[in-house]
Amino acid sequence: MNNIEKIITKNVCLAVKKLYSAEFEENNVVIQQTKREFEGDLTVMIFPVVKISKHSPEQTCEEIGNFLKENMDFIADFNIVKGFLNIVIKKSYYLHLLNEISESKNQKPEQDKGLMMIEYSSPNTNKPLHLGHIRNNLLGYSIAEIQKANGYKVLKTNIVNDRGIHICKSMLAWQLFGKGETPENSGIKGDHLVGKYYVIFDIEYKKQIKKLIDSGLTEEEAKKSAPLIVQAQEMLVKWEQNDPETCGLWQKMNSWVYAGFEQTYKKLGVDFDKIYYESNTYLVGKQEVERGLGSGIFYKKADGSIWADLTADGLDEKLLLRADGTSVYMTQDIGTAKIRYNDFPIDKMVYVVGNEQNYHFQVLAVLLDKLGFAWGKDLVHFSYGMVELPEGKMKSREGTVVDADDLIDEMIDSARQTAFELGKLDGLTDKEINEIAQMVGLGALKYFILKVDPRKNMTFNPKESIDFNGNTGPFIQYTHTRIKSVLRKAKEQNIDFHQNVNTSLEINDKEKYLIQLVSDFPNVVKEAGESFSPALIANYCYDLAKEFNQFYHDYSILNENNNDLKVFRLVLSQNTAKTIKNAMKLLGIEVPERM
RNA sequence: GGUUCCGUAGCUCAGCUGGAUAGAGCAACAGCCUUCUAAGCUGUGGGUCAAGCGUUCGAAUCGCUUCGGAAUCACCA
Repeated sequence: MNNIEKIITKNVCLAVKKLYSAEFEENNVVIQQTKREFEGDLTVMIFPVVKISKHSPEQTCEEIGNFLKENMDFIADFNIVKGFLNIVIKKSYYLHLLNEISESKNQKPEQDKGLMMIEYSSPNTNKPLHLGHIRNNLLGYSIAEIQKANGYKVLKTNIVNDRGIHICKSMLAWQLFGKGETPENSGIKGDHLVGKYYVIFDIEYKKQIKKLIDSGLTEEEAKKSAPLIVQAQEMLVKWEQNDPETCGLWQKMNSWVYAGFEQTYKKLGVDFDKIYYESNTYLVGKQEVERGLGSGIFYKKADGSIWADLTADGLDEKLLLRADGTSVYMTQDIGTAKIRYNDFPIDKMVYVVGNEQNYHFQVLAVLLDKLGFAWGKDLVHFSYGMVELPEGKMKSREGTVVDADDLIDEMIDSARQTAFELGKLDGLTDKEINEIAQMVGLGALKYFILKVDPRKNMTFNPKESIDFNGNTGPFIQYTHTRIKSVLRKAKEQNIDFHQNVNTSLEINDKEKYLIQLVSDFPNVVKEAGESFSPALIANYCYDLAKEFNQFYHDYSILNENNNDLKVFRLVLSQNTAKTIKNAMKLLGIEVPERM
């Protein structure tokens, strides 16, 4: 369609030049799809031209329309409504276009727009994936596929937040309360098991805080001095010092988590080309911060912590290294970015990360820029909205999080159940049933998530999401299946549907004739001197059908003496019936109920 | 308070490089299984596009203001 718009645009400019001896820039030409109520395929806004032509909108339309019709062979006709020039494209053009698309469908785009790295998912290793990650994963994967189709080479990447205080909390809780529980001996999926201890940490931590407050401390003091948090912080320092025992535990628990994530990603159908771990990148980040300190971009506070002053950029001061020397989120991201650009000749870096981190990425871009990386300001933060529940936000600590694994399973089960109730699974093997349930269940989930504007916060209603009616994934799958089924049956009966497509396109031209005939209808009624009745319409339509008998082979089904208009619909196909119906409406003819 | 984002039917959302009477689905109501699979189709009702001002031939769309809501401004990641 883009092609045809370009050609029309060029010709409109040409027309202005020829007709009014004036230059008209191509980007002043506005073309859009014709509204459904009007005849035509594309509409040219004529108002910008009117300024030049100095003629009335109607006259200008007429002039431009005639020019286009004479100079472009795929324009069948045009009409004018107010200042809108509606162009009717010949059906043969669409056939040509469809054939072209069909042939080029599997061809890779020729142009090479460069290498795009897309980071998405980015889980923490202290808890399982939840609904928010599902949105992230589906968006990230979709962007990757879209950009591939657009001519980019795409590298999907995942940065695993495998270090930091959060994972120490899980480790500590497991050490203190775990009693040697493992995925193997408990049967719990690895990421869920580690998540369980993260929750236990929080519960025990809160107990300690309460005790300390009762003993006279303020809340702030209690939060800082509770033994558990102190121990966790000590553990983080030990980890950064490569303490063997701490690192061993860390490796063991992380391997549980990775195995669990792998399962979830596989179920969701997403994957990665390159996985980065913050445990491998934070040191580079630290080096960069030290370098920045050395060159005077950053500064050190009295307690030894390192900061960047971004107030000149309209941002705040930002901590980059703690007083104890351990790194923060920002430190890691600086390191990760540098390593990535060293590893690959990246032309575009895209971060798919939730909008709660808009500020973080603003700061990251400025910091990288200050550190002398030319690409710093080119980083793209693909920011998306939160997923909320009807009851409000998801809060892991309050147990209102929708777990990714649970949700996926629930969707698949629900698809299976619905299909079973509708009798769609009769005669299928268990394997086939499972495959279908998986396709439909995940189709529902993916479409439900992706159909919403990424920027917007969205409400996820678990009950409504498992709905197979209306604007849903299963509906699209169903339509696709039906089309396939039609094509399959056509093949079985040796029907050449290419030939039929040609024929049906011809019919469209006939439909116009049909409209003409229908528009004569009131006169016919007058001449006949009869009152307006369904029977009369039936007879009239019978005559119409005769006109079309070369295209409508099953026209003999028409029953002359049957007043029931249903037979008419049988003959003319739904679309044609619709055309007639619309025409009658436009003409103010009462449409019989059963038509 | 600063910054950013969002506000469209009862609900969930399209439409936003300015264009004709603002569209779907859900929910409600009325129909449609002798037609290629009814996970469907057809129809009815339902709107101050948060509000106001401006820009112009024309504003849901662009600008400003106000009112709502969200995120963020952490030695969490």
